[in-house]
Amino acid sequence: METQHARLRNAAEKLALTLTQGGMQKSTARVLTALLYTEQDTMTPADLREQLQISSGGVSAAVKQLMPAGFIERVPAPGSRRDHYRFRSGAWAGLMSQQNEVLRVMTAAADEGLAEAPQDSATAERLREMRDFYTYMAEQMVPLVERWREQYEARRRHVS
Amino acid sequence: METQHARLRNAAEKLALTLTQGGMQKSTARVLTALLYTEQDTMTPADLREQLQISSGGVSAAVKQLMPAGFIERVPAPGSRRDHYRFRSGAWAGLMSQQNEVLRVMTAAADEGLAEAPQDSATAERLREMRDFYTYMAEQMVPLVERWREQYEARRRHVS
DNA sequence: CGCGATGTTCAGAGAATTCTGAACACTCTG
DNA sequence: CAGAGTGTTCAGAATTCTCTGAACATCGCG
Repeated sequence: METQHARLRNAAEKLALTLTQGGMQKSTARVLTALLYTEQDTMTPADLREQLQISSGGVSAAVKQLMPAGFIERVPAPGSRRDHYRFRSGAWAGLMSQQNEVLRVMTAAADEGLAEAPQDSATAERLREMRDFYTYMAEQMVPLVERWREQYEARRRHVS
Repeated sequence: METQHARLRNAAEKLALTLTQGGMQKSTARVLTALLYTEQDTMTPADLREQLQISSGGVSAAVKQLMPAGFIERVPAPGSRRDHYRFRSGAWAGLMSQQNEVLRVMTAAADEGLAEAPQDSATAERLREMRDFYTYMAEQMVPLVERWREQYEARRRHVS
């Protein structure tokens, strides 16, 4: 029992490391995976501080990043003065949707360059490819994630 | 003329900044955008060093990252002992394809967790959603980018 | 309304990353 | 095969990022 628990913790930390390498900061990633892997219903900042051995400020900062990103949510807990957090269903799909913002920024950057470059230059040619590609991706990604959401919701309803 | 040139440089630097914020290191991003925005056919490390005011080591490191990532290519230049680099057509699509690797890693991480978690726990439920989502995305992304490549190639052939 | 419990902020310590530049290695050329 | 020209490596400097922890703010309860 203890061993399994430890192995879960381990898997959580390993995923946190992966996320870190992908650009997320360490504390934030660890808070995220702790909430993903916990067997408690919710976790309080104190729980997180104790389990992860990070400072209160660290937990606060992590939560501040994870909430607006849609990874976690604050759960009302009557009778407790502490904040209770929970990993959010649909978080991964939400993350992917936020990538669309990136696609939009890249499209905009290409457009900006195109406004300056001579129409028939090689630079303009390259920028057109860039713009067209990101435009295409943005268009395709939205319905893709939407379709996932529908499928997932449908299955959930079916199971329960 | 000088002004337009400067504005192009500006757009290049601005995109570099965006890429930096997305996790790319500064020199690498600047080399990338310099090659994207240049009106020369190719650029040598010396060109890049001069234009960007970075050290030779910096250029070397940037190239070392950009080449395997498919962003740039070395162009044979008979009669010149310098390396000649050029922004690669299809670079953005290639970048997106590399994201598939990320999707695969995330799927694997979820599977690893699932191997440890009790089948009917809330943790297992969350990990299944994660695994299913990333599996779905990986499946969908491949044909999506493939379709872009086909469309783009077709259009190119048509134009020329 | 005051107090205890909890959350947030932020200056500065510490860690990690990135860049520089000089030494070194390689490759043509005469 | 010597030497000039060019690219690469890497130790250490410089910069940037992240975390800590103590001060402060906020909230709920008696």
